[in-house]
Amino acid sequence: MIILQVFEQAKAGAAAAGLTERQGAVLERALGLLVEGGERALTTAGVARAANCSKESLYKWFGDRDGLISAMITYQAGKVRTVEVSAGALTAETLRKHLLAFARDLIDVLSGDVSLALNRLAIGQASREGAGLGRLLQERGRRQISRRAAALLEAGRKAKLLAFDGADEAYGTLYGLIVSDMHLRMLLGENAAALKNEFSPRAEKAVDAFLTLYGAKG
Amino acid sequence: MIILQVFEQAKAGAAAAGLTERQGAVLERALGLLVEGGERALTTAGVARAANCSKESLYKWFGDRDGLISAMITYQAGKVRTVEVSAGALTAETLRKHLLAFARDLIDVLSGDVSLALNRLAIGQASREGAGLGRLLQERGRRQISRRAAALLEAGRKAKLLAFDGADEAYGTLYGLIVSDMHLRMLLGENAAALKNEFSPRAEKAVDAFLTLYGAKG
DNA sequence: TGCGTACCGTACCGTACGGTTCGGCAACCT
DNA sequence: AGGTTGCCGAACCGTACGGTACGGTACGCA
Repeated sequence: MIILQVFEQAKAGAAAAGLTERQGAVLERALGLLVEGGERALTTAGVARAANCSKESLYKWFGDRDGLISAMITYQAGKVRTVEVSAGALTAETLRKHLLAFARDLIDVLSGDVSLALNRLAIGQASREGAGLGRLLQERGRRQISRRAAALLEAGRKAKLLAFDGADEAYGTLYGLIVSDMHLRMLLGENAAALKNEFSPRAEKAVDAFLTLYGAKG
Repeated sequence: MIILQVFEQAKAGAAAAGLTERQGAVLERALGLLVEGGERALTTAGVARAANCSKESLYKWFGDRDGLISAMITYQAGKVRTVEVSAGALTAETLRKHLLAFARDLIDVLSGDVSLALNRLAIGQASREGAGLGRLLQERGRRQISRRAAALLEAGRKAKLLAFDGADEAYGTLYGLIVSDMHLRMLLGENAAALKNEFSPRAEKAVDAFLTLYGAKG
């Protein structure tokens, strides 16, 4: 079973990024500003005011605004842990359950408002400044979840319940079946909760479709 | 057969949006700036300089910066026409060819640099200002292509080559199988050409998978 | 008691942007 | 010729932001 746990306390993310608790709290407020008002609301003065700290401290801790943003990403990523509970012997039924849990977790992660805000921020910066933040977000955020999925798929293949050549390609198919254009529409501003309610029931069908495509026959 | 034609001349997009040729040329330069440098490069002074026009004219024509951006979106949308060539009687083979052509066209559209730049822009604005630009982009851009796909799917069902309940859901599946996370990764700054080369060969497999899922048996 | 450290709050500076105004020029009408 | 229109280029204005500097304060330590 794959579980995504989100620790809401500042401690977890801060500790994961090697920051003090105070700095984590500041990043938490910064994330709040970003979620609430987008990139325009993420000003150094605004963060300082919201977090009751001085701009001087912000620059001492994070270097500059980009450093602050990078710290926000790694801090947020540190709050999300993917914990794999060894599943013992996979059966067709447990595999399906695990895939379904993964699908729901994936939808939850993608539709989270902090995740959406950070993705919007990174996408906005992608054009003007290489792909620095994009890579960071990809590496610290989704790579983990995709690795867990890859492990699950591999276990399914080992148990002769799945048949595929490339694990990456199979994962891409699973992802596409689950997410479709949901993520993009959320990023473009469509009501995230409504879209989540629209796509969550489809998770089951997506998993069934995936098993139809990649399930070992017999 | 569904064909996406992109008219590169300013005339087509301008005429479609009810603008003069000169104004279309200005929007073309503005799009160029946006593609090259992202939102930060899209300043009123910059557009005026690049297009050899005055800021006064910009504000007379487009109202304000947001009006300019909206005009850019509708102008760009006006350049892309989806033309449906009636396919006569569908066979399993022609349906597959049409689906494949649609898949390739979809990948082409999504990986276009102007499309990527406009999507980044709309996503960046989504957080701070409702979903105005996002809706506009969705409405003028992708709705058309999705309607064409829906028509194709409907034709396939009429010909008893496809079996599905909801056309929207079937289209969502097709879209997910083709695109997976390609679009998001491009938006985040990954090399678009490389990703396109990675996903184009998979279009065939995506169509086959779709036919496996929704093809009428027998 | 004195000193260093870390921090807050505020003021400040340079720059850049959105938007407005104005002088000037060319074309077009009458 | 004189007036109107449309446009350019440049100057201008108010604002907001990133980044820096400074005075003041609480706390730890000798």
